Amino acid sequence: MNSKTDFNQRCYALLKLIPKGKVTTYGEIARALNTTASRAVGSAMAKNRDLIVIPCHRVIRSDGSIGQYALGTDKKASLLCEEGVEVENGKVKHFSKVFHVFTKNI
DNA sequence: GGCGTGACCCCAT
DNA sequence: TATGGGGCCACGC
Repeated sequence: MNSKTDFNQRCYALLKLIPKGKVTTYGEIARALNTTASRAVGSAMAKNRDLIVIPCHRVIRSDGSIGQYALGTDKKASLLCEEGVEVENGKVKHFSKVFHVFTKNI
């Protein structure tokens, strides 16, 4: 049941599983999807027509950097801060602590 | 049906 | 420790 845009839907589904105050990385999502296409995940978010429905702002880079955001990195940082994630100089503090791991593989 | 792009990641220097 | 280069997959035209 691999729909053409099913890949994006899976990414969104995983994002929905992220609890408030937690974040994840593109690579982790890609691995959860059983693929190494971390870039594809970013591309999926970049197009994000479901930005309103999906909390894409909870997705950051594996380095702890916030990375990019359709509405701007500053906006993303503000959102994360509101979520309870400490952000400093465009990077997440205690990244390992707020990092959400997908135990369920798709 | 094929090419280029991208919100990245990993390795080497 | 920081910076640079290459490679990965999926999507859009």
